[in-house]
Formats: sequence, C-alpha cells, structure tokens
Amino acid sequence: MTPERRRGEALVRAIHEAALAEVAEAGLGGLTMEGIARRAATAKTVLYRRWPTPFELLIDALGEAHPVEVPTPAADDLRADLIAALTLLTDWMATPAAGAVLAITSERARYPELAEALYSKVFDPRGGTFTATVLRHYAASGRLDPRRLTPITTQIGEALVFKLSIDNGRIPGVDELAAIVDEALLPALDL
Amino acid sequence: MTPERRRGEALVRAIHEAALAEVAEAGLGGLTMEGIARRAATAKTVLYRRWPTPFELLIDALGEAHPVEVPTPAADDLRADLIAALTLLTDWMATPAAGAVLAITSERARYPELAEALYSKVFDPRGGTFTATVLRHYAASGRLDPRRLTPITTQIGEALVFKLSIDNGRIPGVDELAAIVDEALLPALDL
DNA sequence: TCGTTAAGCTACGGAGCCGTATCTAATTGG
DNA sequence: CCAATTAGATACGGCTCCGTAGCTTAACGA
Repeated sequence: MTPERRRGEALVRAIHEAALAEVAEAGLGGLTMEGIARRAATAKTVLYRRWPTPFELLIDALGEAHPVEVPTPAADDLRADLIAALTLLTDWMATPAAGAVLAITSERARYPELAEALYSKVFDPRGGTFTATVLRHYAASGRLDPRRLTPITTQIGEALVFKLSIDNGRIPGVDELAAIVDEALLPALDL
Repeated sequence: MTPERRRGEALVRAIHEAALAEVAEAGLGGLTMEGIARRAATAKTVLYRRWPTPFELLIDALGEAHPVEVPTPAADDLRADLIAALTLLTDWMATPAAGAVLAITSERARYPELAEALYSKVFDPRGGTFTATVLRHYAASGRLDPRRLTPITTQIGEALVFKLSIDNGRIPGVDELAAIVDEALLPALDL
C-alpha cells in the first residue's frame, strides 16, 4: 500500500476540487464539511483548520478555479469573433466551476454574502465578459458605433445562451450560437 | 380560544402556500416535511397522508399557484404591447411561485424529475410565453414578418430580463424593459 | 343526534451533520 | 537523523429531520 500523505498545496487543491464537485452534486444547501472531507478523502479537522465554514472554502475554490480564456478578436470578422466568444462561454459552462457559479447566483436571495464574494473575489478581478470584450475591440477600432455598446446590447449574447440552456436543459451548440449572433446580436448593433 | 380546525381545501391551500414560502427561504435542498408542517401550523402526519415527498407536494403547489395573466395586445402599438408583456413577466417574478420555479430550473441537473414535472404540469398546460403571445398576434395580422419569429427572437425579451435580474440582483424596472425592447427586441424584428 | 372522518398532538429509533478534542504517525526542514 | 509540523483517524454530545405509530377530539354528514 501507499500511505502517500498529502500536504500543503496539493492537499488544498484536492479539497477545492472536492468542494466544487460537492456543490454540483448536492447544491449550496447540501454543501457540508463532512461531504467535502469525504470526497477529498481527508478528515474534517483538516478543513476546520483552514476554513470556518463550507462557504468560505467554496469562495477560495472559485478564486483558484482555472480562469476563463479571454477572447482574442481576429479583428476582421465580427460575426466569427462573436461566435468564438460565445463558444468560450459554452466551454466554460461545462466546467465544475460553472455549476457552482450557477448555484450561487440563483440562490442569491438566500446567501447574499456568497454572491457578493463571488463578484468581488472572482468576477471583478477578471473584468469584462465574453462578447463585451469583442465589441469593445471593434468599437475602439472604429468599425462599430460606440453608442451601440449599452448595458443591454453587450448582454444579448450571454443572456440568450443562458435562456436556451435553461429551456432546453442543454448547452447550446455552434449552430445555435450562430443563430443568436445572426438573429439577435448583429441586428441590435445595426450591422 | 378558537380551536378552528381547518379541513380539506382550506387546509391544502395553507399547506401549498407554506411549501412555496419554504422553498423561497430554504431552497430545494432545505425543503422538508417538518419545515412545511411547522410553517403551515399543522402536523407532519397530515402531510404524509397526502404526499409521499416534499417534492410532490411542491409540484402540486405550483400547479395550484395563481396562473399568470395572459398579455392582451392592444394591436396598435407593438412597442407598448411588448413592454406590457415584459411587465407581466416582472410582476410574476415578484411572486413566491417564481422563486420556486427559479430554484427548480437552476437545480435541474440535481432533480431532473422535478424540472420535468414543472414543465408538464405547469408550463405546458398554459402554453406560450410573454412576448411570444404578442409577436404571434402581430404576425397573424400581417404587421410583422412571420419569418422573424424564431426560437431566438421570441426569447430575447425574457432572456434579457433574466440576465439583468441576475447581474443586478434586482428585477428590472419599466425604463430597463423599454431599453430591452428598443435596443434588442425591435431591431431583431427589423422594425 | 350520533357515527364517521380526519386534524392535531406526542413520541419513537434511526440517520446525518455539527464543531471539538484527542491521539497516531507520516512528512519535512534543519 | 531528529524534532517540529500537520495529516489523518476516531469519538463525543447536540441538533434536526426522517417516516411511523397511537391517541384525542374537532368537524362534518346522514
């Protein structure tokens, strides 16, 4: 047998992974120190030495979660760049971290501190969303009327991706992303 | 003292209300027979006599929940009718039933039977959404190109209302609904 | 009025999680 | 190689919910 006792960073990483998996499986309400410890194959005491509550543990886990790739506009094809940006979003939605983020935002009313910590410790430090990055790029280089970049238009793509995901219980495919860009996003940009 | 023992329908109504309130407060994971019974000021045994699980109780409660008002297009002002339809949506979002629906859809992966029951027993029997009703009306009377009514365009309004609600932690006001219609919905309809 | 139905109450053993304490032994740094 | 650190295991009393059972009594209907 290999006792192989983990320590320090390696142990913390395993605990973070376990926490995200637990949220995905049990929900925020079912996130317990016992559950995380069991899944990480460690002892509760190890968790309590580092975090006072499962929620603080979860926030740390989200902060360490692999950051999302930033869209890099090809600068010549707005339509293709927008579809690429939404593809980055749907890729991220398939990760464990996305499940945790969904749980936190949809239960915001129940755990407001958690939602706030999510924004201040995870979202804000990264700045910008998916399509907004692309749109700002094209606006900066003069190929798009900057007045078209509003709090509404910059959210159309993401909003429809989420809506379709909810309605269909399934993450949209490339064809659906293209339809979103063609039928909703580009018309709103007057292009 | 007033013993005033409730029976039959009146009792069931009280239990349904308690169930919706419990979901809003405790989440799907925290929905328990004990909690519902406590809030409804009745005994657990009363609940177990009627429902085997808290989830079946919840589905019944949603089925009995006040149906949403149907948009009645004025037929002369598409913009105003769309804003009115989205206002119906935001009104509904402030009700207890909406909190329960949000919980069920966002935890669909965890409780798929619940999401399916929600659609088959609550959504499908009512048919149609908010803006879609208005758009179909205008398309039927020839004032809107029917080809513009796609699974994407009919969801733009609702999608943005949900997205803004999530991002701001607050249900959009009339001014924001107007912006959604002007900046996203009408352009996508080529109007 | 009186019998039937069902609401309301109390209690039960079992299970899971809480947060803490105690002890062991593996790992690591000096 | 030894000593400090800390992972890991076990156990604890306390709490809440589970689902069921037994009983009293209010409400209803014939």
